Amino acid sequence: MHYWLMKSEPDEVSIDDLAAMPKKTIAWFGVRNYQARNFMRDQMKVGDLAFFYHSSCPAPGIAGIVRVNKAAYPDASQFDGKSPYFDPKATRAAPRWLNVDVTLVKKTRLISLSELRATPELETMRVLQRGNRLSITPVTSQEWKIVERMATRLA
DNA sequence: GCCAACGTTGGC
DNA sequence: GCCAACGTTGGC
Repeated sequence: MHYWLMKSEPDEVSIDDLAAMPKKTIAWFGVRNYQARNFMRDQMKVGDLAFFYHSSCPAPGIAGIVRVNKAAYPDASQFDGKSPYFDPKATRAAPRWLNVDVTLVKKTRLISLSELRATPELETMRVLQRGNRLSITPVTSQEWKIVERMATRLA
C-alpha cells in the first residue's frame, strides 16, 4: 500500500470533472515522463490512495482524494493521432506509456500550495521540493496523515 | 509573460 | 557517453 500525489490541470480534468464522471472514475492518461510512468507501472497497486492536486492554475493545491482502482495498462492516447498526447514512436506491440484508473474517494477543501509550504511537518514532501516537476510523486504515510488531518479542518 | 529548473534530444 | 541546445513544467 502506497500513498501518492497526482497533479492535474483543472482546465483539463478538475476534481469536479472527476466527480461528474460515470462511476467517478477516469483513466489517468497523458503522463509522458518515464519516472512518473514507472511509479505507475512498478509501484501503484489497486487500493493505493492519492491526493488529487490542481496545478498550473490560479489556485494550486490539493483538492481531493482518489483511489487507484485499476493497475497500469497502455494509455490509449499515445496511439491517437489527433490527441496532443500522441506518440509516433509508440506501437500497440510495444506501448511506451501507461495509465492507471482512479476513482474519487472524496473532494476536500482546497489545501493551497502556500498552506502546504507553511506546514513544517511537510517540508519533506516530494512535491514541495525545489525544482520538482514530476506529475506523480510518492507521499509517506506520515505526510498523508498530516494532510488528511488538514483536509478535515477549516482553512 | 517571465523564468528557474529539469528532462530530452541529437551531434560528435 | 558527453553535453549544449532546446522543450516543458508550473508558480508567480
